[in-house]
Amino acid sequence: MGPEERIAAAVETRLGTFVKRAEQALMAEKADALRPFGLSVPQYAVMYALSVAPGCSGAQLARVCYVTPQSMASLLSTLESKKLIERRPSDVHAQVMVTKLTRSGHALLRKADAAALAVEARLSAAFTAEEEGRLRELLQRATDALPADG
Amino acid sequence: MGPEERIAAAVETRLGTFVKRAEQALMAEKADALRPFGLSVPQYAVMYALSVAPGCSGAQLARVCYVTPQSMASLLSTLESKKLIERRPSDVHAQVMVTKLTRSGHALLRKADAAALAVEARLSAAFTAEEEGRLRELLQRATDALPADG
DNA sequence: ACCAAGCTATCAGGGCTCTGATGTTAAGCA
DNA sequence: TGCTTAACATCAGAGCCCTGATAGCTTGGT
Repeated sequence: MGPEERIAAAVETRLGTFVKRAEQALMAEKADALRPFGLSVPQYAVMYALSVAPGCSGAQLARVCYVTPQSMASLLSTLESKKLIERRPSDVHAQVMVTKLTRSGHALLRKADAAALAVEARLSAAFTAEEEGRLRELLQRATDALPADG
Repeated sequence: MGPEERIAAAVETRLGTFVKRAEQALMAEKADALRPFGLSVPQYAVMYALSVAPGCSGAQLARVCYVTPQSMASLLSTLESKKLIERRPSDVHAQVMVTKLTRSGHALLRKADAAALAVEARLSAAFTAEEEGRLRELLQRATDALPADG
């Protein structure tokens, strides 16, 4: 057994390895699907969130996208420079920045979303409805079980 | 329903969301567990691979760690500057760099590994043996199903 | 012997994410 | 009213990862 096989065998004793590999494969596919539109996966995720709930603050977007406010600020800055989103101070809280998709942002998202959904469909196609439900439940349990503060 | 709940509901229709969240929770926990040792998760992964198969080339390590050779070069450079690994030209191929853990690298890995295994144990504890096997099988199927070149 | 393919390493550039720290504004309470 | 707490935004610094491109070495087929 060569060194690469030996490492693979050792690493596959860990359940976490399977989670990571599935996520990596998913990210790689989504990145490939979105590249033609000039969007990264995180950029697409933000735009999708904004399409569901326009006018969010950066902090709100950070929470729903599970990233830090700093990461979100970096994403929003990039998207703003591409003219895909617009930011302006909230009427209520002068220091809160309210964010919305631009017209071209909406148009791009519509096309990018189709590509992203195609990847999701490819993933779901690997499972029966019963299996997919089971997988969701198991992954949710993993997510809930992990945090140390629990 | 507030904007954050609305986005959460929309996003949870996607199976991929559950994969990503589980992976994010896992990475966060491992990062916290390894922080006291001054190691990032990718750094730990490389050192672990080297402990299983000393003398690997950068390209081999890149393959088993599922990153590009460029990413691996960056990791190895950091680890070398910390004196945790040693690199020297291969006897066989002058241009191939052979990598091994240093004495202090071995010592640090032994402690870090215990912390990483504790996280894995916490994850596994959320499942019965039968459930864990099922989860592995479903994740493997997802990983296999995704690549577009298939 | 030669040339093409493949593997190795590395440089350059850009994007994402995090920790840590700072300053501002809004809301709650004594 | 004034203080405290919390939430928001942002700067600074660092690590990881990717795509694209360059260059040396080795192997194998012609």
